[in-house]
Amino acid sequence: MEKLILYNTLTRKKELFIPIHKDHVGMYVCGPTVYGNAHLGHARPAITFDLLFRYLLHIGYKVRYVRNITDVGHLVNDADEGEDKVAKRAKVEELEPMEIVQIYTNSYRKNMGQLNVLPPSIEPTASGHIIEQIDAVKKMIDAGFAYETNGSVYFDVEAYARTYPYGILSGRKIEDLYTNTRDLDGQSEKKSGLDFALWKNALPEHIMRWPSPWGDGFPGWHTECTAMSTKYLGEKFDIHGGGLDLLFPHHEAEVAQGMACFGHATVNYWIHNNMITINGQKMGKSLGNFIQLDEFFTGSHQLLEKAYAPMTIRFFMLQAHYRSPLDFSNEALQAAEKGLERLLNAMKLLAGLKTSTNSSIDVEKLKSDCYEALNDDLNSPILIAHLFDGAKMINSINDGNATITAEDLSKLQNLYSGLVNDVLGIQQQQNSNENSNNELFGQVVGLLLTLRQEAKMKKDWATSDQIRDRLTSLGFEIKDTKEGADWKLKS
RNA sequence: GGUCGGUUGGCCGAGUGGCUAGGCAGCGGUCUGCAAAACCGUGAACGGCGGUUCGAAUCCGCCAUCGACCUCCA
Repeated sequence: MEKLILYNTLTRKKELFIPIHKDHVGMYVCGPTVYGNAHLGHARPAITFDLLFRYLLHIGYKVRYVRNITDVGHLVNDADEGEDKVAKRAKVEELEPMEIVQIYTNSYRKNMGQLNVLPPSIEPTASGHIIEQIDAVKKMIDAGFAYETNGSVYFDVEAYARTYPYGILSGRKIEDLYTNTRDLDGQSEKKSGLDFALWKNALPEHIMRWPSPWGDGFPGWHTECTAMSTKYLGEKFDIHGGGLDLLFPHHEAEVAQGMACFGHATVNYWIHNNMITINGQKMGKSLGNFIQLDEFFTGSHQLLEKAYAPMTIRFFMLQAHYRSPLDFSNEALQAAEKGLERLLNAMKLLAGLKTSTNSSIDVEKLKSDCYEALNDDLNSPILIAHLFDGAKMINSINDGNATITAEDLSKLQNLYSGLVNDVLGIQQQQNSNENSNNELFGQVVGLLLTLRQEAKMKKDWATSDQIRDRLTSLGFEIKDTKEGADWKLKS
């Protein structure tokens, strides 16, 4: 098995990955709160942990990948006093909260499918695990790290900090937190501003409510991840992932909850992806640059010059390291689009390369370089750079400037399908002229190109150029190859 | 204000002490009736100042600047 090194946020170091159970990996990643359409921000953790999931599978692990759907408990405002996001959206759209959940869960899954993100092994919902959450809250109360007030239960950070260090994941000191945590109105129920809600008492008008030992209410946001991760992966599991923005307070709360419930750490490796900016600016609802994934795919956002295929978005993200911030711009996306096309072109050529009795290229070296990059904290940009080096080799062989044996060719083909398709999750984009829906359409274009070919035979350049130029102005790209003319629609 | 992390060629983006990723754009070439596309080749960078070192984009200090989290956000 490959020696995979991962950066662990908990230790701030790159560490050799050793699973708790040989050949098996348990991985939990914070999924979306389903109260709106998926946007670019959702794509980064999804693709990052999809890459990790795919690579673990590729190198032979059995992986149980759990990614939750938050459908209750994530509040709109600070101080645990705001409305539930889902409930608020339901009011706006005049729908039952569970209809909101269903609509946006479906839309999230659709978008993830388009990005070729593999579905996780288990996709549990918070509302489906109320019993487990109540159970976890009870454990925390029994351990003396939580208290009940007016039907709500809060985590007692101060009590916890007397037994365990609080802030170890995010690197915060509890004294600093006290000085920097704002005192807000409506926090009278809490002993301290640092305390966070485990269970919230539901007011009479609340639709989303469940019975509990403390009266009708709903769970706090942080509790679901502790309850569901340990239910499906055990009290101690290998990997917990999520966006860097969740580091504090969400993941810090999970660390504390796990400790409070079980008396030991629940997670071995904490992995965080970095954030995305758009034209150098943070994505924010108020800035109007919260671009939804559907808008990328159709080009229907004023910041976008054109539509971008899901594979372009995926490739673009993989061209940056997951722990680096990544800036989106039309220019950068179009560069990625062309680069991807170059890589995929080489892969097409790879299928039909002619073989020789000796190889002038070193496939083993290329292979070990590729795996070295992946093993070094999933360095996908380095991997892609090596794949481009390989593309150059493939083109040289195709041009007759380099040679490859049948054995090496087969190795190279396996390497590319394994790394590009299986690990990076990059698929060949569907060509407009291969689309069966456009069969008749394709025949008509083919007919025009045949007429042009006939004109060319007669050296009737005026006619042949007219056909080509008219087609070009209609958005076609005409390629004259040795085998005749080929065409595609310009993206 | 506190904590943490960036600042790399025209653009995006790797790289952690000497061996100067990669992509896009640019430039030159091959192919072509001419183009387009494709392919091949190629110049170009390490925020500023100071220090450590035989040698620094890479280590240290200071400054500037941008961002993240601390408050809903993936």
